[in-house]
Amino acid sequence: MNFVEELRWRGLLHDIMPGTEEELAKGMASGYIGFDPTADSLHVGSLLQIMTLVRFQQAGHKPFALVGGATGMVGDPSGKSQERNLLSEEILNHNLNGIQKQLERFLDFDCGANSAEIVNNYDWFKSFTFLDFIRDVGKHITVNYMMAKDSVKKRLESEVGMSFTEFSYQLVQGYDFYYLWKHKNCVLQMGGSDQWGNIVTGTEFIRRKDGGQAFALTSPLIKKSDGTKFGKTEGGNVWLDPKKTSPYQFYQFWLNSSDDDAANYIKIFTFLNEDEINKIIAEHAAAPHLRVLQKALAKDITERVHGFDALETALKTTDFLFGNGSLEFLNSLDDEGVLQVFEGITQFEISKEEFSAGYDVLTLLADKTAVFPSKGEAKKMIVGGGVSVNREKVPAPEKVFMTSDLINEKFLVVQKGKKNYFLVIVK
RNA sequence: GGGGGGAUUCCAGAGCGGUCAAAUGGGACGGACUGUAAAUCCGUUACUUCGGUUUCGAAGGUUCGAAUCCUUCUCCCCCCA
Repeated sequence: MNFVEELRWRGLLHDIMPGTEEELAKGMASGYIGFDPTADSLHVGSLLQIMTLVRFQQAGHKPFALVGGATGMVGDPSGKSQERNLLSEEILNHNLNGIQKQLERFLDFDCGANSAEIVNNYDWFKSFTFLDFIRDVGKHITVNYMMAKDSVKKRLESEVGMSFTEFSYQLVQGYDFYYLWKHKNCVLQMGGSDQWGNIVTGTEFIRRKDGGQAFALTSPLIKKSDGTKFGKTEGGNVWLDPKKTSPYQFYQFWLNSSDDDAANYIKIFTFLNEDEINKIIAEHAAAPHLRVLQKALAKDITERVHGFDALETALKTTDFLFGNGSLEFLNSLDDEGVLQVFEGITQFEISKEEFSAGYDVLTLLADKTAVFPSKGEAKKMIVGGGVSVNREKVPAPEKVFMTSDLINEKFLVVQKGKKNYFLVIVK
């Protein structure tokens, strides 16, 4: 199965420029995807693009990952209803660094002719002067053409307007494509469907400037079956960086996907083939309560992103918290063991002296720890029956916890709602 | 340069002197049901030492009393030139 067919059956093909498939069929081709340095880590949303790049490489092509040191300074207006804030150079560099490291995990940089490469568009933009740019690039693309883009049109119609900086974004990105086409023989740019306009500006620029031909291909925007945004949890974005989203939380994110979503995700985010996936889906349909599908999905992705050991720990934690993990089991563990089970769970520390007199729940959860942002909120949720400590529902906001309540004379397991666990360590 | 409209609690959006911590919808969170799913139903949605305290772009003022009236300021939008 070739690259495009592969994307097609996985539901990852949104738009493709005519001739792309034929071009790729000719043999090894080079293609790229750009990554925005808006944060110092990529998130599950970018995972799709990473996977696309990996699939591209597996199909025998040469992938380029472009980190946007230059484009990040401008800000892509696509899909944004508001003008974006500019990032400082310092933050930008920090972000680029983090993203680059993550990309390195996934692609193969040492496999001969189609080894992956990471490029930073700052390298070719840093010495490009404004006058040169508007003469060499701006001259080839009309404003009429640029204004016809959806991302621009929407903003021109809206109240907030659009700065010249963001307006020029598509030219900057368009030039990236030209540069890679010219110097790296890169004939294809891929990306999310929101990038179509930017990508096409690139192919257009290549055509007008050098009479060259380049291709484009985009993947659909991932949405959940209920239409809401993919990749968010209560705590915000789901990141690939284990410091921002622990492997346990990461595993839980996938495990919690609905049946419909999971069936989609497994095609999008794993390398399992059609037969394997159909088998899992069938198995799941036969006994949905076992959640075979979600488990397979979560396991596969967590392992690829965080490694086998991290997955094991996440599974262990999950087992304890959502399986038949009893307090006796915790009691039987030594401190090391407890900490291991709770790795990846948000933890708080209180000193023993402080705790010795005991705390009422409200002080404990809203003041001494940040389980709740305020006592009022803690109280409300306790009254609503949404808080448990050591597996037991907190009966009333006046409840006091003392040293005798500690597990191993050290720990309290706090549960907010069904799925949010916290570990309080007294030492 | 001239004229007009607007800024309300996470968002949208009512309120237009007291009954307003502020309608309604959305979102979010919690509960029930379940499969750590979906759908559905219910509850909560400023802080609090539960006495109160601080909120309606900012600062002043009128009033027993203001999100609601007046003054100044900041920001946004629209129309004309």
